[in-house]
Amino acid sequence: MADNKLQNDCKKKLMAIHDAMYVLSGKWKISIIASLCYHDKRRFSEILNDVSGISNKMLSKELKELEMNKLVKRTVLDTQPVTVEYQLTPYGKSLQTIIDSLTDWGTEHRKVIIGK
Amino acid sequence: MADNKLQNDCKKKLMAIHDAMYVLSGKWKISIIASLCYHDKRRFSEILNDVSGISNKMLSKELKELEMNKLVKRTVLDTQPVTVEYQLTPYGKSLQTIIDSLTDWGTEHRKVIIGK
DNA sequence: CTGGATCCGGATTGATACTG
DNA sequence: CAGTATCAATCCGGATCCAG
Repeated sequence: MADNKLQNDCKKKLMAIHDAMYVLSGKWKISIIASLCYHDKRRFSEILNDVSGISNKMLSKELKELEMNKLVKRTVLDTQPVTVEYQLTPYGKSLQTIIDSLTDWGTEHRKVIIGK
Repeated sequence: MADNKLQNDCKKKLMAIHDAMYVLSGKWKISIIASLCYHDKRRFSEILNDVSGISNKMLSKELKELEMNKLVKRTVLDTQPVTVEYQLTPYGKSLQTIIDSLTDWGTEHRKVIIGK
């Protein structure tokens, strides 16, 4: 019985991971969200600089997907030339914990790599 | 000055994210790690079941990469027929925090989706 | 039978050029 | 500046094949 309950917990957790990975799927999504996590408002070209290695095509595509999933809000400013601002929605901000733990791990991980 | 410091912090954090994403890159890696996080020892075919949607080809490939990055340990058991066990290394276990926060978020996220 | 490699077609991505 | 368009490279899924 207890075994069964434990197994069910595992399954539920793995399903939760699956759900989370669904919206976060895509090579760059987490990095994009991190950029917006640490900058509040960010323009297209700024994110392009933040996320090292990404191409404008992929940035455009993944931002669009994040917008569809209501994690990111896109605002066109009426300037000349046009500027566009991206920011996390409140819902998107709920990912902050994940980003923080990734940042912490990455910082440690870097030490390990460099230590070699 | 203070502005400069803040900017540097952001850059460092984004670099940390970049480093973390490097080892976690690949469509399935996080789900695989989650499976091993919640099961301690797990066989190839069991992980195949845990990670819904993955093909044996990709599982094989990504496990190999995780092994190369020292996150996962592979053990061949001398049984008939051969069975292979995978488990997280202590280093791999340091990802637990990340997996947990993803699980928590995924659980909430699921509620939001179903609520619609 | 289990763990995994191989081959192929279709989908995703990268590099670069181009547009409003 | 903020994206599209295009073509090449690469990655991925499915089926199949193979060794122990």
